[in-house]
Amino acid sequence: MVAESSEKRQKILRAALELIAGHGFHDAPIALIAERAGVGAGTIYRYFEDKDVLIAELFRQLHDKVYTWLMNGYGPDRPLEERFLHLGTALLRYFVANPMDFRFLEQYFNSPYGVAFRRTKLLGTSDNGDLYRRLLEEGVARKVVKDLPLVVLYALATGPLLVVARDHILGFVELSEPLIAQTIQACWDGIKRGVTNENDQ
Amino acid sequence: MVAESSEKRQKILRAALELIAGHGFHDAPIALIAERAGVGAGTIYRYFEDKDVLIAELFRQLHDKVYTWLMNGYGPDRPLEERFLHLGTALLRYFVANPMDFRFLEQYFNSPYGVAFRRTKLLGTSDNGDLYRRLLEEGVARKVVKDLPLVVLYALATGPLLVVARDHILGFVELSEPLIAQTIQACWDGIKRGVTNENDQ
Amino acid sequence: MVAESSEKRQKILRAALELIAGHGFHDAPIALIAERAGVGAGTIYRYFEDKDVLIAELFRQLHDKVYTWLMNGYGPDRPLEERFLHLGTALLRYFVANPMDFRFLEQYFNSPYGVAFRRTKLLGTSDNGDLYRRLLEEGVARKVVKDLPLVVLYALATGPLLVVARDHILGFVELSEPLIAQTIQACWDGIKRGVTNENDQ
Amino acid sequence: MVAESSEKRQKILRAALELIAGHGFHDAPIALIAERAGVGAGTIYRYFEDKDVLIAELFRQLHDKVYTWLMNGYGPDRPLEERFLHLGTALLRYFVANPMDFRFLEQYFNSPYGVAFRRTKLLGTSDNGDLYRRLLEEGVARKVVKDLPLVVLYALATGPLLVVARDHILGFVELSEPLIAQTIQACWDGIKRGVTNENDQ
DNA sequence: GATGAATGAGCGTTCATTCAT
DNA sequence: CATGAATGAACGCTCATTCAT
Repeated sequence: MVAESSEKRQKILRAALELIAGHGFHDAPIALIAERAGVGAGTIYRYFEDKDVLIAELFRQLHDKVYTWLMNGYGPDRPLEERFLHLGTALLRYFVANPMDFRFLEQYFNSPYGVAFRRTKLLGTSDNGDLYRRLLEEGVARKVVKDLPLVVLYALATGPLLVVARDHILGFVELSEPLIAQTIQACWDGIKRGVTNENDQ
Repeated sequence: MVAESSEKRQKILRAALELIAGHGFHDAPIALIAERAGVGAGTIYRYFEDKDVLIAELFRQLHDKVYTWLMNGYGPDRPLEERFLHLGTALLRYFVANPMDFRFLEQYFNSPYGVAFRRTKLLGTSDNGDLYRRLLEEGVARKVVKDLPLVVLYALATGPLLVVARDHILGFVELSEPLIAQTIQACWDGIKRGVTNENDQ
Repeated sequence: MVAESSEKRQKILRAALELIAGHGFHDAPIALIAERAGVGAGTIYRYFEDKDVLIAELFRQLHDKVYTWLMNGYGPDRPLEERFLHLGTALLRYFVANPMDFRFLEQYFNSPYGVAFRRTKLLGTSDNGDLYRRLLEEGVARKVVKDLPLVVLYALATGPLLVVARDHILGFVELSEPLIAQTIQACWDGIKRGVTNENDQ
Repeated sequence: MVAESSEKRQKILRAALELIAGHGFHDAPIALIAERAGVGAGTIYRYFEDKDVLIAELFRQLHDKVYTWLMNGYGPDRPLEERFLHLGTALLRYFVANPMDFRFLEQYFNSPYGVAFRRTKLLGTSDNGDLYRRLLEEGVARKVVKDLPLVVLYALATGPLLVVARDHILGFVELSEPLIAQTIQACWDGIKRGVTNENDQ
């Protein structure tokens, strides 16, 4: 096995990212990835068993990158709402700053690979470092967040974010910093338990 | 005669829907669609100019079906919130009842075709029967809904819905009738203008 | 068997001629011929066993038409040269007046069918009404025409004519009546026995 | 490296030539060319962008080969008639010696590609190394050749040659060396200005 | 007789993967 | 280690021919 950090390996992943983000999975033939990476087509198979593995690895890298980004400035001891706003804002900012990463992740989740990952995250028992999951579970336990299944809370917390990120990248809206903040705040409004009416939810 | 409602035409559309919903656009080769529809491969081209047209037509049919479904019981004169809840609930129920339709539409919107459609819907000026759009614009005008760009309101209104529908279909959550209602209510909570705090929004 | 003169049959042959002359053998699918002829595709098979037979029959018709045209005003008792000039001029005029016929015949001769026909004409023993052949054989016997194999004389008599007809139809030259006469005269100059030098040829 | 002279490339061109010469453009599917060349079907596309390019390249090669052959022993300073006889004789010999080349060129000129080439050659103003054209124009200028349009002279010079070459290849005549000479001489007789009779031509 | 919907073999072309160098 | 030429299965699509009506 070749070292994780091989320069060639990174070039290949970068080329794949650019092509897939730019034109979709199916306009990213191996030969083109190789050309853009400046390596031979066969070389790719020295670093990745097949195309599926290459894509899975690309996803893993981006996932790690996003996680690291989210952790940056994350205060685990801050109030729940603040933590929620931090995560959402950071995530949206990340997508605005890294549109290719978003486009790739979108494609990935919209494919059979994505389903498997999602299953692990939502149903898995292992604590796999999912910040959102812990946050939401804590919120429910503390009765700050509506008492809904985790899956639904997830959807409320991230669904609007994904749609708005896509529309920004497609040029349908310009996500300014205040707009980002307002969007995430609205997500929180959807998730948080109503305060005036105890029966609310 | 090749009528709109030709039985073979419908079989072909059905087969395409099943395959695309089940495994994505690219695991639905014409030969397989034909086999599943019980017709020869060449026959498909008597009903559809090419594969793109077949897919576009499938989308059009489903879009019409959804629209009709949403209009069923929709009271244009009812209060805004009620109308919002009606639309969301109906849509989510539809997806729960017609998982293949949902899966297809998801694939479609995640393709170049979908982008074009979205552009028309979000940026177009023509009143093209978009219920959500009119509802949201009215809500903003009446100061019942937060004063955010249409695109963002769209995301808040439909984003969670799409994610939760997918997760239901994938078996990650069981969307009971009450859960559907709670989910849509939460979307409304995200969209509606805060009442107690004037600075809110 | 359907009557030779069936109106539908003629319409089919006409449609085939127009399409083949216009765009070549392979841009003349049966369905298009049927459409242009105003009949059903299946109907064509009531009149012609298959596409090959249709084409062969079209050739036969045109061949007859040309023969009739050449005989028009042909004086079997006129001097050889005069007869030669008559045939060549008539043929060239015919092609100028009926470019589609020429285009079709060109295609036909340039296909496997054409070879069989040519073989019969050049090697066959049956006197099949070939005016040129009799003329040339007579010319050789009378020592007015060079003593060359029939095939070669044929080539000298008709080769330039075919090339010039094609170039006229393609618009590379405008074949006026005097130019036609000059061209055929030049063909005769190539075929006729030299007069001043007995050893000539 | 895909050199001009790659062995596989030549094998593919050779296979295409054999098939097209033998049975025409449309009985030479890529799969058959590949099989005869002893390569995979996909391999052809490494050397040629598509089938059209393969055919165009085949034409270019043969055209060059013919040109080189014609130039062999051509004396630009020899008398016009001698040059004419040299060209015709050489061309006919070439076709007799390379029947497949002839058959291919025949097919090519009888296709849309061929028409474009012909147009350039006949109507183009650039001196594109066309030996025949320069010869004929010179002949007209010197009043050695009949004062006819270039296109017609072309037809008289090459028409018989093409017909006779085809008939030789089809076995309708045996083109011996003397017969070749006589044929070309006859072409010259058709083209040259009559000397005894001033009104001639 | 006449139809045209249905067929499926066959086409040109792409691309993930292999392997000799 | 790295390469890129070679592969062939699979794709979307065409069209001569058949046959139920």
